[in-house]
Amino acid sequence: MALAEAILVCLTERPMSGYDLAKNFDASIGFFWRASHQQIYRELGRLREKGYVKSQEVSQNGKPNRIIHTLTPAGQKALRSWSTKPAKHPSIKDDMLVKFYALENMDIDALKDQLTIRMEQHQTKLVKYYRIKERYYDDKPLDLTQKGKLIALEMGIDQEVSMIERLEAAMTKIGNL
Amino acid sequence: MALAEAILVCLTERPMSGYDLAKNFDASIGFFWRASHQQIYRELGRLREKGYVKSQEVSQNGKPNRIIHTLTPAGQKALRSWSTKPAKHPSIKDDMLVKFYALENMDIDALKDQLTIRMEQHQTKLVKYYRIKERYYDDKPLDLTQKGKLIALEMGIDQEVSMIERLEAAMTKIGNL
DNA sequence: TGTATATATGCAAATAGTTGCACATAAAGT
DNA sequence: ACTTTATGTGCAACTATTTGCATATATACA
Repeated sequence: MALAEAILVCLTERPMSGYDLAKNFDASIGFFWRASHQQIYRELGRLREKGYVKSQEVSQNGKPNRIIHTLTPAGQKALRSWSTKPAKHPSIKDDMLVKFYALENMDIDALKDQLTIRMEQHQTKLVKYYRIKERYYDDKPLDLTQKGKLIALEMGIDQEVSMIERLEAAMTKIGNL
Repeated sequence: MALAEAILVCLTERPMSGYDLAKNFDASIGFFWRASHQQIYRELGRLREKGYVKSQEVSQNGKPNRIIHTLTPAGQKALRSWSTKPAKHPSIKDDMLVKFYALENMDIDALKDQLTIRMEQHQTKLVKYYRIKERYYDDKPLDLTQKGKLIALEMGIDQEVSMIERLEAAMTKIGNL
């Protein structure tokens, strides 16, 4: 499972609370690995047990206390070791494709609506990606860390672009039936 | 969950045994929704409980008995109803992208090897898709059922093509670091 | 005064998916 | 003789994910 590793990766940047991590998963790394805050807190518990992170409570006045999690050398080592293990290809599970596959049993108009919604969602995501790219990576000298994030981001961009193209093509096809 | 629906979809073609379904999930519909035979048998039990399929044992000489599952009118109705419900977008969970995101903590050579393996896997899949397309859909008059399957197949093809392009681009980028 | 949002943590239950095992027969290859 | 492949069904345990709930404080808005 890469949730553990995704968390460790975030913590290589800086020590963070569960809340910070959850926000990261909503914004940056979450584009490649989605996780809810509940999942993150539970996983943090496991990582602490394994000794991959160490956690310390920090008092705050007004707001609830934060628990800051720091990557340990053992955690860093685990991350390196993970990097050499084969990445398993993501399992394709797409309602939409199943619906096309079963077209004769589907409500075509409803399917068209769903296609439209999907396209909009991917469009929104794409815009977000472009904004991040412009803001953080364009016309700037980049170190290895940033180059890696840029490669991931560009893969994300291309993924969304090609997804939108595919959905448009499908829409045309079912429009011409 | 679309596993139930994917099974129902298969059964619209013809009544089948769990074994037949498992083969279908290895070949055709499994390209869009992967499932193991254990998952399928369990789900068939649930579908039977709900009254969406009815099952009857058929004796065979020599081979073990088969249990043939037939779609009921209730099952058909459930399928239609599912088709109007919004398709939820597939959750992206990709080890590889996380690894790029965390490039400075990764073993780059190992990552290159993984990229190569990935490309080969997608290439293999693509070849399979093309073969199916040539064999069943090219230069033939198609009914609605077949047109739907063709659209799904072509989306699969485009998905693989663009995935391979992305992986090649990423390979070039980390080669030039 | 009430409501929504942001900060902050986490349990419990339900659902979904993977992995390992178990039983049973027959044909085809080595 | 032995192994592999194919046919056929299914349980049990484990891992992962989603959804709903629970608690607590502060600020901003209507």
